[in-house]
Formats: sequence, structure tokens, C-alpha cells
Amino acid sequence: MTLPQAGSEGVAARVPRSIPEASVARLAVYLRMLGELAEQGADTVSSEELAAATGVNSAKLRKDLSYIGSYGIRGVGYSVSALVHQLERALGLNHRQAVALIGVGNLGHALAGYGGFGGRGFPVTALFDVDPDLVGIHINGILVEHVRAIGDTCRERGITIGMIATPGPAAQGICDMLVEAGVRCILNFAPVVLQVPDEVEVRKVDLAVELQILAFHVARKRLVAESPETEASLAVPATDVDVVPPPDAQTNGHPVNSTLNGGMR
Amino acid sequence: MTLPQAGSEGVAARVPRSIPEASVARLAVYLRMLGELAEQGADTVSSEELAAATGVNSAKLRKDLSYIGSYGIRGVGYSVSALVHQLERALGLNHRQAVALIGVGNLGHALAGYGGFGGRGFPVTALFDVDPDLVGIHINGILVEHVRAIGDTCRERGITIGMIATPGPAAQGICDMLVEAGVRCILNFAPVVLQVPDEVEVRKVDLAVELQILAFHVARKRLVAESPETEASLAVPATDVDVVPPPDAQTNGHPVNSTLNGGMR
DNA sequence: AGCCGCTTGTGAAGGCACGCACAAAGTTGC
DNA sequence: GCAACTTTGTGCGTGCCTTCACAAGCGGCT
Ligand SMILES: NC(=O)c1ccc[n+]([C@@H]2O[C@H](COP(=O)([O-])OP(=O)(O)OC[C@H]3O[C@@H](n4cnc5c(N)ncnc54)[C@H](O)[C@@H]3O)[C@@H](O)[C@H]2O)c1
Ligand SMILES: NC(=O)c1ccc[n+]([C@@H]2O[C@H](COP(=O)([O-])OP(=O)(O)OC[C@H]3O[C@@H](n4cnc5c(N)ncnc54)[C@H](O)[C@@H]3O)[C@@H](O)[C@H]2O)c1
Repeated sequence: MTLPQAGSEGVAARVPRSIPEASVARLAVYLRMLGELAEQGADTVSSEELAAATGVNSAKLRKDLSYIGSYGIRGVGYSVSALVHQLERALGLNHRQAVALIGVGNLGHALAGYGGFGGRGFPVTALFDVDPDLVGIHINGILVEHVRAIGDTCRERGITIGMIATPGPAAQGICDMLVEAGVRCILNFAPVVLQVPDEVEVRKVDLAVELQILAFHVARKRLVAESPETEASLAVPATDVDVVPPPDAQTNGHPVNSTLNGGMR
Repeated sequence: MTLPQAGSEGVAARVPRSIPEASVARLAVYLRMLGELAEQGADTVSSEELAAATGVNSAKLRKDLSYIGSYGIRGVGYSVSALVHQLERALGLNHRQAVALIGVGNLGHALAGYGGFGGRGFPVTALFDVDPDLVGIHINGILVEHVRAIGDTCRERGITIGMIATPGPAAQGICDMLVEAGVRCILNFAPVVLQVPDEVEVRKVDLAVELQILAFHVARKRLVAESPETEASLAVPATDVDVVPPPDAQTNGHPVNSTLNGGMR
């Protein structure tokens, strides 16, 4: 719509065009499913089939795919192998992305030992920690180095992605070192909000937040289940400015134990 | 404005009113930050401060908070303790949510041993696996049971959330068992799309997808860096309706080797 | 007591994303 | 070679989310 921005033939035919972030995430899912289908010997898939397998609307899937070009065959579907190839190109998987992992504790060990990354084009090629017991050991054949080596090692090995699995308080410092070393993409597992320059992309994996979103749904389901009729009153806009009447909560001091888990860490 | 559309609008006094999902996720982040602020002895915060600390727009933050009620004081800000209390109420954290974890492998071990969940109101109270070497051991004081006990144990302990950390192929089966046992919220770490009834909420943590999104940005940055100006032309709606002219793509058969890493795991 | 400055809460507007529905384009069968 | 069928690619309406901008409300200062 807004910007068709004709595919400039001059520059390579790649034309990444701006793909909506939401679509990028789904494209990655399609790609994985296509890999499985290829293993099962599938030659072609229709948008309907692929959509069902990945749990999305088929129109949305087609629109997603349309962002990377027109590689389907009307009346038939998509060639699995061709689509895999195009998706890899569009997602930037034709260049290997070397990954560094900082913080080799409980979570870091699991991540370092996980074969699913390297197998998909994201080899973990550098490990860092500060614990003297960890520095020097090998995990999955990779040496754990001291964090002070981050700058040199990342530059040497052309690290493009950093994964931070240190305790929260250490994360910002590590982040700064990575940025300093030229790393422009960071995946953060620590429960803190990282401050970075504009050109650096940060994604956060926050499991506690995931659980809280689920908990919210549990609570909602419970309320809906308890109160028989929850509709109708919706249409009453005016009358009530009645704010929440919870008698207890008065502006500040609240009665019950303030720290249900208030000062958790 | 058009039609109310039976949106499940809350009513009860507690007024959970339907909070946008995106806001729920941020509310959880605000809550954590507020916990830290409380530790540091902060009494009140302004939306501007909290927004800066959590990396969001302050107007968005205020709107998010407005979904749970009006607990701010104009000219001053928000009482930290009161806001914490209200957020916990709104997010359903006044009820403890017992969590079950299925699959105690590399990742599962890290999750089971993580104190950050229990400390936030999500105690992991049940562990399951099929590996005979694991069934029977204790992790963090929790017994690992065989998956065949999922139904009984979940019902007994009032499990409301299930976390799946098994290999992909086993995930759907485990999911079915959880649903059967009455679990209505699932956090899935396996790289598969789970099929569940409508009333069950599934969230997926997919690290490979996270990396691919980052890789996409790496690729985009690279292209932008290489070609002098790829933006700007944005404002050229010019040749509107012209269909996509990607010259190369010939409708079907594509030349190159289809399987760059097509059949990866 | 009254004014002033600060901060909240929200109306309104813009943008993005979703999903329907359909024309275009290709295949298969006769 | 033509008709019927299948499936893609996308224009378009709808609703959600974000962001701006400002009136209203509150505390502090004089
Ligand atoms: N374990 C989980 O399941 C889990 C779940 C969600 C979030 N997290 C988060 O992931 C992070 C890591 O969790 P964990 O359970 O592995 O913790 P952990 O304590 O087991 O591991 C942390 C590791 O980081 C290292 N470290 C500490 N300071 C460092 C520094 N300045 N530079 C480099 N390394 C440093 C430590 O030596 C240790 O090896 C934490 O922020 C945690 O909140 C973990
Ligand atoms: N380790 C990581 O860092 C990581 C990262 C991203 C995704 N994942 C995904 O998380 C899942 C677990 O990864 P992992 O590295 O812990 O694997 P793992 O092989 O170390 O652990 C899997 C565990 O599940 C158990 N299991 C197997 N089948 C089971 C069944 N039917 N019921 C119950 N338990 C069963 C196994 O006994 C094992 O203990 C995988 O789906 C993996 O793709 C892991």
C-alpha cells in the first residue's frame, strides 16, 4: 500500500522491502514447518495446509509471503523447497550469524548446550562468564572466556548477535560491552530493561512476564466463570463514573500485607 | 464504536474490564520495576520516571495504568506501594498460581531451579518426565514424577499453569494430558504449534524465532549500510498500482539448489 | 486563601494489522 | 482447446494499539 517501492533491479534482487515485524516472526515459523514438511517428502503445500499447521489464518499467511515476493503457483500451492530458499534469503539466513552467550549459569548452560541454534544457522561461537570455576572449561566444545575478552573475541569472530543470561544487575554492563564490541543485536534473558543506542536492536525473553500474562487469563476466566452474566451493562456509558469502589484502597496506605511479593527480586 | 460485539466486558466490582493484551504485558514490567523502586525506598513515581525506566512512552504508560483504575495523584505521581498493590490485584497475583513443569532436561533443569518464579507468585510445584533416571529424583525439593501421573497430580495440587519443556515431538501429547487434567494455561518451549481447544490459552517461547528476527535486522542493517540510501524514497507513492515486478522470479521452478539447509532438524 | 506549576487521565487522530472476499492465473480433465 | 476447478495475491473495511495534546485536579508557596 503505502510503499510499493519498486524492486530496484539495480541492486541485487534481494529487495528486503520493509516487512512488518509481526510478519517476520511468523515467517520464521513457516520456515520451520516447511523444513518438517520437506523431511516428510512433501513437494508442495497450499497456503491452507501451511496455515492450518502453523495455526494462522490462511489469508494472513499469504499476505506474509507476499512481502517476500510471489513464489506461489496458482491452482497448486507453493513449492516447498523454493519457498524454504526464499524464506531463508528474506530472513537473512544466507549469512551465518555467529552468536555469543554471556553468563553460563543454569540457563546459560542449557542454551550453550542446545543444538537447535547451530542447526538453524546460529552457531554459538563464544561463551563468557566471570566465575573463575567456569572460565576455562569447555561446553559443547566451546571455551568459556572471561568477560573482559568480550571486545576482542567478538570482533575477531565476527559475532553479530549477543545473548545475555547473566543475573539482572550485571546485564546492563555486559550489554554496554557488547555494543562497544560492535554487536548490534541482543537477546536478553535478564529481567531488566536495557538501555542501548538507537541502532542496536534488543529483544527480551521474559518468562516471568509470560507467566503473569497467563495468570491474568486464569483470573479472567475465573471471574467469567463465577459471575453468570457479564454482558449487557456494557452499553451503559454515562451513569457511572463510579470508579472502582474497593473500599480498602485509599490513595496510599493499603491495608493488607503490602508485600504479597512486593519486594521480590 | 459501531457494535459492542459481545466483548467479554467485565463488570464486577473488581472491574477487570478487558485490558488489551499488549498492556497486560507492560503492566507486568511496570510491576517489576516498581518492586525495585520500592526496594530503593522510593515513595512515589511519576509516569515520566517509570516510563523512562521501563523504556516506554509515558502517555502509553498512563493509558495502561488507566485500564486498572485511577490511582495516581495529579501533580505528584503514583504511590509506589499502592500501585504495586493494584497491579497485583489486576494481574491476578492475589491468588497463587501453581505451576507444573514437564520435561526436566537441559532447559527444564534450569527452569525448575530458577527462584525467580516462586518469588513472584508462581511456585513450580510439580515436575514430570519420562526418563527413568530422572523420575524419582528431587530438584529444588520437588519430586520428579512420571508423566502418567500428570492428571492426578495436577488436579490434586490445583495446578493452573503448565510449562512444556519436552522435545518437540512429545509436546502435543503432553499438552493433551494437561488439558485433560484441567490446566487452561500453557507456556510452551518446544518448537511446535500446539493444537488446543478454544478455552485453553497457549503462549510460546520460541528462541529460534527470536534469533531469526534479530538475524533479519542484522541483514537489513547490512543492506542499509551498503546501499547509500534505501530509505527516504519512502515518500514516493508514485507508481502505485504497479504490481510487483521482481524480474528474476520466474513463477515456478527456481534454479538454485533448493536445499540450502532445507532439511534441517 | 488563592494562585501557580506539575502531573494525571483521556479524547481524538493516525497507523498497523487482521481477515474477508474476490479477481487473476494456473492446472486438470475431457 | 475449452471449461471447470483450484489456489494465489491483494484491495478494502474494521478494530486495536499507539501517540499527541490538553483540560482537569492536586499540592505547595506566598
Ligand atoms: N534459570 C532460569 O530458568 C531463568 C528463567 C528466567 C530468567 N532467568 C534469568 O536469566 C539470568 C540467568 O539465570 P540463571 O538461572 O542462569 O542464573 P545463574 O546465577 O545460574 O547464572 C548466572 C551466571 O552469570 C554469571 N555472571 C554473573 N555476573 C556476571 C557478569 N558480570 N558477567 C558475566 N557473567 C556473570 C555467573 O557467574 C553465573 O554463571 C538471570 O537474569 C535470570 O533472572 C533465568
Ligand atoms: N535447551 C535450550 O536452550 C532450548 C532452547 C530453545 C528451545 N528448547 C526446546 O526446549 C525443549 C527442551 O529442550 P532441552 O534442551 O531441555 O532438551 P532435553 O532433551 O535436554 O530435555 C528434554 C527432556 O524431556 C524429557 N522427555 C522426553 N519425552 C518426554 C515425554 N513424552 N514426556 C515427558 N518428558 C519427556 C526427556 O526425558 C528430557 O529430560 C525442546 O523442545 C527444545 O527444542 C530448548
